[in-house]
Amino acid sequence: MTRMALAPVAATPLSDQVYRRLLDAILADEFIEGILPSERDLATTFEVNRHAVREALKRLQQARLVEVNQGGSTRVLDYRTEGRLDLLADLLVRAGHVDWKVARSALEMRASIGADAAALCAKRAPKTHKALRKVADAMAAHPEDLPALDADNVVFWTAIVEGSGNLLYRLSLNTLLDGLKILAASLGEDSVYQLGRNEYLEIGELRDVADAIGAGDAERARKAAYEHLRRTVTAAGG
Amino acid sequence: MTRMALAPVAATPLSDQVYRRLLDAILADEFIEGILPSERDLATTFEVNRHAVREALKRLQQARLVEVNQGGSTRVLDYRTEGRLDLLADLLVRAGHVDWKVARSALEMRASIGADAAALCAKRAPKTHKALRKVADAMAAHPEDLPALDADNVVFWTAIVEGSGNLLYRLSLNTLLDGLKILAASLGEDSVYQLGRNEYLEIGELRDVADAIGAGDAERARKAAYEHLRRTVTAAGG
DNA sequence: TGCCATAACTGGTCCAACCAGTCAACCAGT
DNA sequence: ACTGGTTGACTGGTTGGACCAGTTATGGCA
Repeated sequence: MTRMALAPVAATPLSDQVYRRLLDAILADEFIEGILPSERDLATTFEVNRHAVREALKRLQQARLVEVNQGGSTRVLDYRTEGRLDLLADLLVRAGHVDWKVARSALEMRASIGADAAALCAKRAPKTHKALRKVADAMAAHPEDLPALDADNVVFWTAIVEGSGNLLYRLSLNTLLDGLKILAASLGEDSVYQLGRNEYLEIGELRDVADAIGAGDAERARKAAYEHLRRTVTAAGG
Repeated sequence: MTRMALAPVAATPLSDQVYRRLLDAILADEFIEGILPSERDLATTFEVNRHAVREALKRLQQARLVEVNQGGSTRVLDYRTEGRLDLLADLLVRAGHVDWKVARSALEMRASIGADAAALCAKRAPKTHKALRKVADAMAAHPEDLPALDADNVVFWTAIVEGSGNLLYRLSLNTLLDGLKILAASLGEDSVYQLGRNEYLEIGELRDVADAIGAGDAERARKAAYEHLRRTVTAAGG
């Protein structure tokens, strides 16, 4: 059994390709007056069956990017007012370019939620302390191995979010981690590691967070977590 | 033309109904080993065409609730680790009952993000101050009109989030407001108004937030916003 | 000029195939 | 007894064409 670093061959379903094309066109504001062509027209232009178009439109509908009316026409919605957080994945990288304004927004949100999660964790699950210290110690043991630091860092904050007992923070974390993955796919993993480097290396701050949680000191945990997480916001030009 | 207070008769598309049924079944963990029946089986049990099932599955796929494999079977994913924030709308009310743990999570998140948004708004758009004061004054003018207070309150915080310049906060706000709407539909609007009553009536605190933003004092704005928003968390049993 | 029936759109649903993967059972060969 | 390949019965993916059900523009009648 060899460890192959190759990505699996795509074989993307047609409806997914149509979804992508429509998504890009929507975000690029390519539809006059925000009105999409009819399903039949889209099917002919994309040279696929109408069902494939319909499945793609269902996904766009689910993402609140379009509004479909029977009899009437399908309209593009304003994602600023109608879109949901999940759009992060689609907004972060467009046309191969990273939107750093969006990336910075994500980092700011990470800091805000991470800090509050740390405070809640201190209040509700101070016992998380032991696991957190263990991860911090592991990170201190390999300060040069950026990929490992990155992975451990995810474990660290996931534990805090779990300890916060806030399901929405957990789901937000999923969304943010998803964004990170997309960023890595676009910039290359090394670039992302470098971005977080200043943060990763401050393992003493992680220990402070862990200790404050262990002591049940919510406000200290919040402050320590916030200042630590803000490092990468600053690194990204915040 | 009479003004009818009735909700429009649904005429819900079949695929949407199938989506709902499958969603409920998934969240209730009704599939043995998390494996869904084949599309053809689902079509016969729901007595709809297979395409309707496929469109519903596309939406579930978009929501990261299921994983579809050609040739293989369709599996339920663990929403705690795979789900995105948009699940709030589906998790908040299940089987007609409000999940207060989820609702409290949403209120906590609102407080955390609202506070950070206020801080960023103070830093980046202190001029928002004028509009904020205007809304606060309007609220002070009709302290008994809860629906109007609620609407103005949304305007107030939307302005702050816009002023923060953080797109993700805007999208999170959309998600949270969506949850509020669902809560209102389940409990009745009056109950939701009562829940926020303690917060709405502290208009002096809103003015403090507005003034701190006008002064460009990020930390004061953050603190004032957080304490104000925490009122409803406490009211919901936080 | 103003109204309203209707024709020509739109999306929603269905059927009946067939293509393309997956997986388990079976059956050689070693 | 184990390996490897063949086969067939599943799974999802795609297609074309038909029809139903709403919306909207049109054009002729009052």
